Amino acid sequence: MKDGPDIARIGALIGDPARANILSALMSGKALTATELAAEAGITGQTASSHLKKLQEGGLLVQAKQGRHRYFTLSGPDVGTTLEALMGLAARKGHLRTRTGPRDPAMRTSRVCYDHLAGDMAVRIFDSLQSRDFLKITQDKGGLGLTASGEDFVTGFGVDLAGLRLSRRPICRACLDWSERRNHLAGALGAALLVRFQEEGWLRREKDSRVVHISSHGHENLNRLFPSSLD
Amino acid sequence: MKDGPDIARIGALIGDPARANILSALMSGKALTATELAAEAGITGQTASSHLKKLQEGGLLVQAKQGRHRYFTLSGPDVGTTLEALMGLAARKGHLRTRTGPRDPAMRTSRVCYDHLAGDMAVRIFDSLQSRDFLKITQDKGGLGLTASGEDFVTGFGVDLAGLRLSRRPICRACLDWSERRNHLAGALGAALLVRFQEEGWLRREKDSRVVHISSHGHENLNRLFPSSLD
DNA sequence: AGAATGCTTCGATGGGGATCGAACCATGAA
DNA sequence: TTCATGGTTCGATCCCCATCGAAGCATTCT
Repeated sequence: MKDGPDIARIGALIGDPARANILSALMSGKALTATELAAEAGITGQTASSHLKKLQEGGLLVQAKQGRHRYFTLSGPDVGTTLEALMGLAARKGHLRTRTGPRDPAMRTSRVCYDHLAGDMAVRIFDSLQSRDFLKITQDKGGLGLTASGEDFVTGFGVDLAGLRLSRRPICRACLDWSERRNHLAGALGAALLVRFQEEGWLRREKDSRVVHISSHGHENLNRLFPSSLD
Repeated sequence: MKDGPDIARIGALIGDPARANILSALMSGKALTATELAAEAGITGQTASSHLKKLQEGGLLVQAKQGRHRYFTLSGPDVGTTLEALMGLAARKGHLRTRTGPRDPAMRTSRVCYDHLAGDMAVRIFDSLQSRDFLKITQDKGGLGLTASGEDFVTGFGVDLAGLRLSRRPICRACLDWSERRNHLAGALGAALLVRFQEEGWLRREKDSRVVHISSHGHENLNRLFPSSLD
């Protein structure tokens, strides 16, 4: 019965409301200090410190000390992906509606998933990429890769593909969207695209939240760049 | 800060060792009775009953009463997939080695992931399918689909594809393998293939465990049916 | 009918852990 | 140096919840 990795350990880590709030806040992808996270979770500094220590020991968080601040981040994209999957389970059984905040609809249309885009628009982008044969299943880890025409496309949009290959991180990853229940693009490319969108000024991130607002100007350009066969 | 679904609720559900053991046991895909699960988790029937109730209310389990028995199952394939992802996180930081049982290597080579195959061989099968262009990214939910040649292939192997389409379940799904850290095939087709392999007598499931033993005869046939470019 | 098995509910117990106040280190500013 | 700010460690408190015994339903067998 004791087969496989100890799932209860991380379950317990995520299971505490304060820690869950911390993790949710870090799903924004931003590095936050201990006091910021304490405020986010609604607890004092002391307890936050204890939680952060446990999350680190559990391998979910990493710490970067900078001056007298300590910045915390999710330890990797796979943590973000798994948390998103858990949100999928939580959203299933109506456990969402217990506290469906005013920002909830905004979250569904567009949000940040650790370091890439998620929500309605992100799913449409993913669909568009694969319907034009820019994305294909490959031998790569993660099973997803760019085709030759796809490489041309993203480089044409200003993504430094060669630079991305330098890191050990897979270029393309599928991430299951909890609101849409379909895949969107993660991985190094997903992260790079989000950066490019911001550089173009197509989207604006809401302060201290995962919510992303797409300008009307941005909508036009995204729809043009990633046409959907559903329209 | 309270954005998104309540991740802590399910985290707490998975976080208790007894419940985690119950969930792990159900990852075998078999429907188990309350007393079987109690034994599996090392607790009495009363406490098991309380845990099972909570897991049901949390939407992770479903119950089917049959006579004076109550059979429990994971409420869906997505639960299995998410648990597998959590195992991925747990396995990362060496938290496995705390109790790396004797069956652990066997688990890594081949095991059942709720209703389909996982482990080394399952990953090789996935690779083989896509390298021969039987699997492709599609518009489908989950983003994975069979090509025309792929449909011919699996029907030729005796899979009732038309029957599978009757259910609302997606045919193809990618599931991230915790031991290999690469995708293997889930979804209705993944489940159907496991059934076919068993019908052929190529594998034997270990009693009361997720472990699957592949006979030498089975190895030959699987390697022939799913040649890998890596060999 | 009575007896046995599978499972649940109730009540009481106990322990683990989340929380905060206070004191303690580290870094940067005056 | 002295003070202020960001974080951690320590100790004490307290509450939630896992656990089990005992009693109660349901179902099936004889």
